[in-house]
Amino acid sequence: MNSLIEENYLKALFSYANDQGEVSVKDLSEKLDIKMPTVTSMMKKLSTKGLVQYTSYKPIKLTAKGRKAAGIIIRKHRLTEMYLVEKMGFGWENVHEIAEQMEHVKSPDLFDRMDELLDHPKHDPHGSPIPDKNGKVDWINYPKLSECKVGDRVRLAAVVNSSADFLSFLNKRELQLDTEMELVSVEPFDNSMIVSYHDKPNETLSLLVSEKLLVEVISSLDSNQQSP
Amino acid sequence: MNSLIEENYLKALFSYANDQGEVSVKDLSEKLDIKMPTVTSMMKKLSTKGLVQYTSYKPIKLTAKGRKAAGIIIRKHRLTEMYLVEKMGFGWENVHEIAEQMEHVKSPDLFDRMDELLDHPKHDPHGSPIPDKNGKVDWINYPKLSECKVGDRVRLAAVVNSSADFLSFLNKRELQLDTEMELVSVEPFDNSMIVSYHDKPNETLSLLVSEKLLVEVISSLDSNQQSP
DNA sequence: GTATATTGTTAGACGCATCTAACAAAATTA
DNA sequence: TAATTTTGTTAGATGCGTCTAACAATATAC
Repeated sequence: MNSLIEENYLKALFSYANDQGEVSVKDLSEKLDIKMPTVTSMMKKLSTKGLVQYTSYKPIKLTAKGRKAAGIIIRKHRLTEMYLVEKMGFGWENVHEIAEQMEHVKSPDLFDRMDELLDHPKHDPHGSPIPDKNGKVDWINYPKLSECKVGDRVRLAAVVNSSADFLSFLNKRELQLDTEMELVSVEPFDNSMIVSYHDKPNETLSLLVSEKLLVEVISSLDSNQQSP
Repeated sequence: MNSLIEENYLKALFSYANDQGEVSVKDLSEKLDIKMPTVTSMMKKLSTKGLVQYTSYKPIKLTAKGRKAAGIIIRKHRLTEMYLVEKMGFGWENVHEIAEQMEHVKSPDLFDRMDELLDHPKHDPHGSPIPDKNGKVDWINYPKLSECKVGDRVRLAAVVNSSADFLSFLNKRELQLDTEMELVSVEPFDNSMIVSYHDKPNETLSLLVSEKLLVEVISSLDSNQQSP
């Protein structure tokens, strides 16, 4: 099997891939906080193992095998997060660190059991989709709240950032997954948004926040989306 | 904190200590399947860290600090085993391997939560005591079934071996923790025992098995235990 | 109490994942 | 397109945990 270290590279390659499925050495290096030469040499190793497609000076891509391996790790991470929230009473802001460790546990049975006890959840507590047992994930491309228009009625579908700080911020504002909001107005100066939800008629969300909230648009004021 | 590797040394030192709390380099080496020179050098390292008391050519002993660290690891292991059995429906024969990995997870909260959800269990699914949050364990010194006398009525309190093979063997014979048995007879030739329990009037247990079963004696035929 | 066997240590090497320093290729800017 | 910046690679070193080979101390046997 792959070592913990290799698994972290695979996960990063999976998570930070662009639309072509590619990641640069520099990006990987920064995300993992590992210097570039180290990344280069690890890419050679993973390439030998058939997990990545690597050619000098070209961006890195996971092979089908590597994508599957990475998907399974992410499946374990997200199932764990869901289990911790749903079955053990943890808050969504406190599960990432634990899942980060549990994702490396080698026991298909453990995670299958979580999946079963959770009734085969489709997404984790942060709205991210849970890959299937083959590591395959079908991604719904939700827009960011920041891209929505005044008058849009939306449902909070996922958050882009799972840091405890950010999630605690949302907790304080009583913003949960599935909360329905209406975009009241946008401040042109700083692109902050005023939204209404629950019993809150006008909460202000900075651009930094609205960019991290992925939403499903339920209804829109103007039905024509694009017209020049 | 201590690395996974250090943790495994600490656990072994804790588990294989004799009545003086000592372990030889040779024993550690064999239990961990690591060559003696490697053990020696690791002992120097752990000694520097104040976790073991080590002098050349002398047996090794955990310090109070080391004992606490080891106890906490074992606490995590045993809580996990109990959680897997009680809350996730695993059989007692399938939890050791998983707990072996989970015991290294750094998250006091996770194990505190298990402890709470399990209502502060005193022992794991194999009857081994669960150390408290300070790593302290109070050990009840149960006798082996093999040391009991004909006519003794006993309760299965713990098993000494947690291998899947052994536990599956007990499953097949419907022997669980807390099963009450009566020692019917002992075969002088091979010291195998015939015991009765549940609806089984005479099950044969080899010496190899009866040595691995720790029991609480409920009643004995002759009340005088020792008389020359 | 010496000889032998067992146990433990020292010395030196190795693989892995990491680093820094120096260099090379590719991309960007002028 | 030439100069410069950015990105990536090569070479060589380091720390960790491991090993084997050789030697040393302790325990056991005779």
